[in-house]
Amino acid sequence: MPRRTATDPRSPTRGTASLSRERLLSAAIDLADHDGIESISMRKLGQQLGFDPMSLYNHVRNKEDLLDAMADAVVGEIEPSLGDADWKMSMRDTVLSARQTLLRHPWAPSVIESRRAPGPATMRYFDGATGILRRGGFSVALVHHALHVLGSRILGFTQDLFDDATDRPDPEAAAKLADSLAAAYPNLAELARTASHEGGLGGCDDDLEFDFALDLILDGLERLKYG
Amino acid sequence: MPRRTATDPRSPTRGTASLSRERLLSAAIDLADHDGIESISMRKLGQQLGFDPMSLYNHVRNKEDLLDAMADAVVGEIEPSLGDADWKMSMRDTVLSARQTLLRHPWAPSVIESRRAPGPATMRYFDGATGILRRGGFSVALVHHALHVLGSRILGFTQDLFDDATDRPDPEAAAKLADSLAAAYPNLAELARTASHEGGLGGCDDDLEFDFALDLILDGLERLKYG
DNA sequence: ACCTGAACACCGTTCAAGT
DNA sequence: ACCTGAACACCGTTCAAGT
Repeated sequence: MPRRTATDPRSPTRGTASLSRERLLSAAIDLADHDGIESISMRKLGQQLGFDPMSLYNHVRNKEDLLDAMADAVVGEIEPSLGDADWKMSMRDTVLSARQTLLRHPWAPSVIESRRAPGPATMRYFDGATGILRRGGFSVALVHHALHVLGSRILGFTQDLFDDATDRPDPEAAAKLADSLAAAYPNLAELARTASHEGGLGGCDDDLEFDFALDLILDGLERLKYG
Repeated sequence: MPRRTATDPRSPTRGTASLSRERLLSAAIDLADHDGIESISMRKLGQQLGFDPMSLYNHVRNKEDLLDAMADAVVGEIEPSLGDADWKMSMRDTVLSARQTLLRHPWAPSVIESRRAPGPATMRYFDGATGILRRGGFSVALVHHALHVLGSRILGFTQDLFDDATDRPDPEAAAKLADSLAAAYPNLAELARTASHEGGLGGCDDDLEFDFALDLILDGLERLKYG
């Protein structure tokens, strides 16, 4: 690849002469948002930015370091809930706000889950969530349990086990397949049949399911608080 | 790599002349169990088995196909609970049995979560879980909700967000670090202080936390059943 | 201080050739 | 039918060399 200067029209994304960690980070997040996480490579990122891939190593220790920073940046985008409501409302608002943020970055859940240690924004987020519960009257021990029960849901996501969006270009073939599966998996067949009446299995409303689960858990925690 | 025959002493794992999907699968699971999932490559697997890496493609469509098979094989190892108890006990036993199985394959959670579609054993497992709830008196709609609330926990795992096992070779340095973190994250500091009295943060008992969360969810579902 | 390019040690996979 | 090896198109990263 030939040398390119800051004013070279072939490198539209090279805005200033020198790279920075911030610019690298936001370019990486943009690329992941648009093309998916599997398209994040040091080489492609370098190309995107108009720098030699090896230049990136001046601003980031290695790819893991970059992924750490990406994950933490996304958590840092979450808008904290205004803290004057009761703990349950605050927690609910916080988690749903996290969910809104994460939906803008579909790659983030798997990257967040694969991190070995939380970054500062993530620490701050958990500190905030812990504070909400403590101020709401939870014992330290119960807060600890609560964080484990909520798991990744506290950051607004659940890693869906598999796309139950059974893509059906051909409804007739799908029905045939469904019949044959029904014999092997009668209980799942019943589930699918009912769900599809309500607008398609997989058309199962993720937002609604998330809310349902969150409320069940928060209600359970509230009950334990008075247990 | 030189040609090796079935009797070549340099290829100890080559037991019979020809490869099979089963042998490939169990070799892959063994390798992942011992060396971790990141050490699973078509090339290493071929070497391990004493075959040219390209031979694997006669038994497996590609690496994703292999990972699909690995995930489904692990779910197939789960021993189903004997079904005569009440739904809550059956569900609890099933999930805890799943957990025991998954603990033998630490790589499995992330592989299972990254699958796009469930294999037959996984379908069977979910069909069984669905059956337990239906026979326990849950409506189809509530079963659907229940599966979403349980999420990956139904398969016996939760993807821990990060190792809260703060490795501390030097307790003095750790204490110093803790002090400085306490200023920035007071609520987490309180949590850590308390947990470490009970035998170390991260020394937080995962089994106990899993049980706690599972019971909270099952209790919540039971309550909704009568709601 | 930051950027560059060659080089190294890996990947997954296709394809033509062997047996 | 199954196995092989060369080849292709990728990776992340080190290191010496440039400016």
